Formats: sequence, structure tokens, C-alpha cells
Amino acid sequence: MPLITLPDGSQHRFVAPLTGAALAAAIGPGLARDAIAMKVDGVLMDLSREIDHDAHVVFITRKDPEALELIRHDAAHVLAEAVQTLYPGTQVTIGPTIENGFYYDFARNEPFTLEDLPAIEAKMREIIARNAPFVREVWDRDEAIRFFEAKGEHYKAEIIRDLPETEVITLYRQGEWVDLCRGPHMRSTGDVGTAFKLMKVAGAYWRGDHRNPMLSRIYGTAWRNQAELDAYLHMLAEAERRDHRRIAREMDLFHFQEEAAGSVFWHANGWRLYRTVQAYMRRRLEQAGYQEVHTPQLVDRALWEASGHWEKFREHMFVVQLENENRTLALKPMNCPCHVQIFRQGVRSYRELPLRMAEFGSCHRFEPSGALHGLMRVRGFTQDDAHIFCTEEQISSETVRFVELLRTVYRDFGFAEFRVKFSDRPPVRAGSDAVWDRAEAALSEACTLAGVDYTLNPGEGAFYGPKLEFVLRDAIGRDWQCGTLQVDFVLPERLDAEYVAEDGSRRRPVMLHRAVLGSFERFIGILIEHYAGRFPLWLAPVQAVVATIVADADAYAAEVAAQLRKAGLFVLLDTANEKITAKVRTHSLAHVPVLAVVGRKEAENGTVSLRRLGSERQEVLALEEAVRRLAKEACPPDLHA
RNA sequence: GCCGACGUAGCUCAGCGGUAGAGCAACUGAUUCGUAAUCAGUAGGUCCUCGGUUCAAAUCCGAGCGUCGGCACCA
Repeated sequence: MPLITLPDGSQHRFVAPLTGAALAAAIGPGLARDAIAMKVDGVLMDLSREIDHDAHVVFITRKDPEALELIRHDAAHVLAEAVQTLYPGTQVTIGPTIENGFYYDFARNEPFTLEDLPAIEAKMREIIARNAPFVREVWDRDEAIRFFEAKGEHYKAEIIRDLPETEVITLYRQGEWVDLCRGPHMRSTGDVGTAFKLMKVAGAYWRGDHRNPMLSRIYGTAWRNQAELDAYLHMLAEAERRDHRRIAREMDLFHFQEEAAGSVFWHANGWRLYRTVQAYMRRRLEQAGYQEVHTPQLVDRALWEASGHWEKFREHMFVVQLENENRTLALKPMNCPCHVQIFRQGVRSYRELPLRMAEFGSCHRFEPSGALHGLMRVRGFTQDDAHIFCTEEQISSETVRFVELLRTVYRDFGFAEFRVKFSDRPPVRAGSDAVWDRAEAALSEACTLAGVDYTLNPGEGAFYGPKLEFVLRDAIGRDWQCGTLQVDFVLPERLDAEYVAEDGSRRRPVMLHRAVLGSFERFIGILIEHYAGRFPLWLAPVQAVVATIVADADAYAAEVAAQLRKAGLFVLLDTANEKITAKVRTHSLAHVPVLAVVGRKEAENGTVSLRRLGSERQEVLALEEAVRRLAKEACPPDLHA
């Protein structure tokens, strides 16, 4: 005699166990029509499941957030049926939901290509139109294994074998087709609806392990209604519009070419942007008590052996074998060993600690070809790197200082939000548990003092120490890990760094490896996408264009440009024989933030007409006033009075 | 590195066995114009590279390189 409590508090007693569908029908025809699943005491279930005990029941309709998961999960099943109908002999493996959609991995000799998708999607729509109910069946484990083996579904059989003995083995039927699945599902395939789309194909290793066979994955997106699907597709188009590689062409920032895969050719505009970012960082670091150094690119193998990189990082290093001398050098993949060399010059005193050594360190790492991606993943890059040599007691206060620096920098670049991930001791590690206890406590305490919350990444720390990772969120909600702070007990030991303590004894410093931006290349890529090329004035590589309407204004336009340059702006002069509409279009497409238009009127009155990128508003100002305002606006945030 | 797609003028792309094309950009000329494309003309190509098939290859096949989307990797 189950007593059912609904979200509105009402209670209903039934004389016998009943299914969710029956319960919905008992409550009302509207609910019977709209309910696609239910939560029984907080657990999401099929409507076909029987409720035989007192329970709190919440019905799920398409309006609920849970519906997305269900729709995507069921869409994955429909996809699998469609594929197996069209391509007999294809084995199914797994098909989970993901952010924005779902995928299904298939085992097939011939991988799927983009051309296969329209037919598969059409078949999916057929299956959905057929509207076959999802039927849940509980199977005996061994029988299920035999069943799938007999069908030639070896991956499914393997999945069942690996399930814990206690797990109930359930299969779901949709018409003729059946799949191993934990569930829950909606009522029938028709509940998937029509707001879905197959997006792309990709290879993916079975169980994510590169030693396993590669499966053929089909990605799809699915939503509750067409409007949501359209909005998602629109968002993708927006991300495409912001792609830093595309904007780089529009703004003439940089390029890549085959002869230097993974290394950037910075054009004048891009390099100006780079220098602006770097000059800003240099000032911030100086204010924060860092000393800047510069260390060699090419360093003998002996140092990398001593630091441990030769053993642990060899396959990522560019190695140079000298022909004339019997010597092996490597391009540095990191700056830390070189910084320790500077620390080791002379005798260091505890009075010098914390010693904050910064370098805009140009590093090279051999990245696998498939990993390269515009500015975001390159082989040659420059880190805003620094190493803080300090005592164990100073870890906490140095971390607080670092978080403050990072918060300031991110804010200045227009990132309001960031979050922190804390990676603690991994299973295999150097250093005693007591030292790890203290280091982790210091980082944790520092986060509290700095007023930042963190999420824990258990066991994800480096072997040499725990770390914090700083993830910022861009204008369209994507996350980018940029900053990092890593505690290192190992390198000072390996490279024999020491200082003289207050009591005259020799001690090992702790090293904090830290970066705010990560690499300039990647951070600039993020900036480009964050701003979609429409930079605030202080960052814009071309800050203004002075454009003439008639040739009579050429001389005055040159004067305007000269005044703006004198005030420190980077300005181009456009006296081309074009109509002003064409000039507006050209410079708008190049994302120039300020267009200073001058015609006869401005020349006569000593004014300029300012037009901001993306706005049709015009503001006519006296020249000196325009220069004053723009100069102020172009001032980097750290230099404001 | 693995799977798939792609590589044609500076850019965006068409052509898909039979003499390399368009728009924009560039250059020249005309036009002097008030806030997102003025008109006309000219020039511009080892069709990524190397091999193969063919009377004939941008086009078909193979390998390599690169790019893109994923997967793996990111100490």
C-alpha cells in the first residue's frame, strides 16, 4: 500500500504497487501526457518501473533540466540502432551523454565518414517516428554475456564481465533492437523529439587507452526543442567567428607555415600586441618584487640529466647533436634548471629569501603533431615564468602574494572570473609525508587567506610537490587553464641549491614554479577569442585610423595622426582614394577600435569625428580634446593614476 | 602518435581525366565622395611535395608534409 508524496506536499495512498505511468495517469491526463521519467526518492527512473513502497515522487517533463540527459541518452541509443540497421556487422560499445549532446563509439573495420551521417540521421528520424517503447529487462549476468557473444557483440560482453558482481544487468529494447544499458530511459523513441543533429565523426580509443583498438565515434547534439538546437548551432557559429586563427588574418597578427610547424611568425600587428602584453607583465612583476633574468636556450645534456628532465621529459625535447664537438645540447623545455644555476652563483643568505626570479623564457617542446592547434598548442613559446626560492615557512605568504598578482592581472585583461584547482599528493612521489603535509597545508591556508575557493583534484599533483591551477572563463563561457603554482622539493635537492640560514647552517630552499598567463602565445590566443578581436584600446594593435573624406583634408589628417602618435597611440593614416563608407568597412573588418574621420568641416574647425568599432554613433570633438581622451583611454590599467 | 576530412591566385572558394576560373584584395586610370563595398582596366598559379596509372592528371592511385575535427598526450 504505497503512500506517494508529490512535490506539492500532497499525499496519495494506493492499494497496490503501481508504475510511474499509472501514477501519472491517476494524477491527471496532462501529466500522463507530459511525463517522460520520474524521480523516486531522488533516483531517476523509467516511468515503467513499479513503485511498491512509500516514496517521494517527482515527475520529469521536457521542461526539466533532467530531460536533456534523458533525450541525449535515448538519442545515443537511437543512433546505435540506426547504425546497426544500416551497417550490419558493426559492433556497439558505449554511448554516453556529454556536454551539449552525446556520442556513440562503434567498432567497424571501415570508419564512418562525414558522408555517412545524413543517411544515419535520416534513419534515426525514422526510428523516432516509429515511436517504439523502451522496455526494460533484467537479465542473468552469464546469460547476458552469452547473448552478446552470440550476437558478435564482444565489446558489450566485455563490459558486462567488468561490471561488479552486485550490479543488476539490464537490457533495454526499442522495437526489434536491444542494448545493454543501465537506464533510465524515456517512454519511447518518439520522446527524443526532432531537435537533434549528427555533428562529426572521430576516432577514439576503446576505453580511452591508446594501446587499444581505435573505434569510430559519431558525435551528435540534442536539445529539448528546435529553438534550443538553433541557439546551440548559433553559439558554435559565434565560436567559429571568434577563432583566433581567423581573426589573426583579419587583423594581420601572425601566421604559421609548414617549414616551422608549431612556431609562430608574428607580424607587426601581432608583435605589437605581444609587446603590449609583455610590457604590462614586466611592470606588474617589478611591482610585485620579482627580478627579471634571462637564461640560455641551448643547454648541455649534463644539466638536463642532473635536473631529471633527460629521464622524464626526453621525448618532448629538441636535441641538438654537435658535429664538430662531441657534445649534446637541448633546447630548453623549461626554465627552472637554469634559474637554479643563477641561484647557485655565490653563497645565498636566508636574508635574500624569498628570491623571486622571473623570466620571459623562450621554451621549445616537441608536441605530437596531432596536438598542435593555432596559438593554443605550439612547439615554441614563451612563458611568463618565475621561480620563487623560499623557505617552507614562506610558501603560504608567497602563495597569497601570487594569487593577488594573478587576480589583478586577470582583472586587467578583462577576465572577471577564475577558479582554482588544488592537486594534492600523487601515489608515486618524492619527499616525506611530513613535508607533503606541510606543503599542502600551506597552499590550502594560502587559498583561505587569499579568499579563493578551490576544488580538489586528488592525487593529481606533480611527483615533486602539490600544485594550484588557475582556470579563467572567457566571454562565451569557455574555461582556460592559464596560471599555475607548483611547490617543488625535489629540484633544489637535485641541482644542489642551498642557502645559509640564520644559525649558519646550510639549508635547501623550496622552489615555487609559477606562471600567471602560462605562455604568451596561448594567452594572446585566448585574449583574441575572448574579445573576438575587439580589444580594449590599450591592447589594440592598431589603436586608431585617421581616415579622410576628401583629398583636401589630407594635410590636416596627417596633423591629426601626428598628434595622436605624439600622445603614444599607434595610429594609421588612410588617405586612399576611396569613399568614407569603404574606409569604415575596411577598418571595421580589421577590428580597429577608433576611426577618426576628417573631411573639410573637421579641417576647417580643427575637430575630428570619432567613430567606435561596432557603433554608428559619431562624436565630433576638438582635436586636443580627442587626443586627451584617447590617450587616457589607451593607458594600460596599471598606469592609471 | 592514432582515426577521419581537407590542401587550386594574398583571402574565400568553384572546377573533379582533355587549353586553370570567379568574387574580394593588389596594381593603373577615372571619380573627391560625410560614416560597413564608386566605376573601368591590368597583372597574378610548380593546382602542397614526391612517385605511379593514362595518349593525356588540379582531377584517379600510393607515400610524405601541413591544416582542421576528435582521440591519446600535456612531465
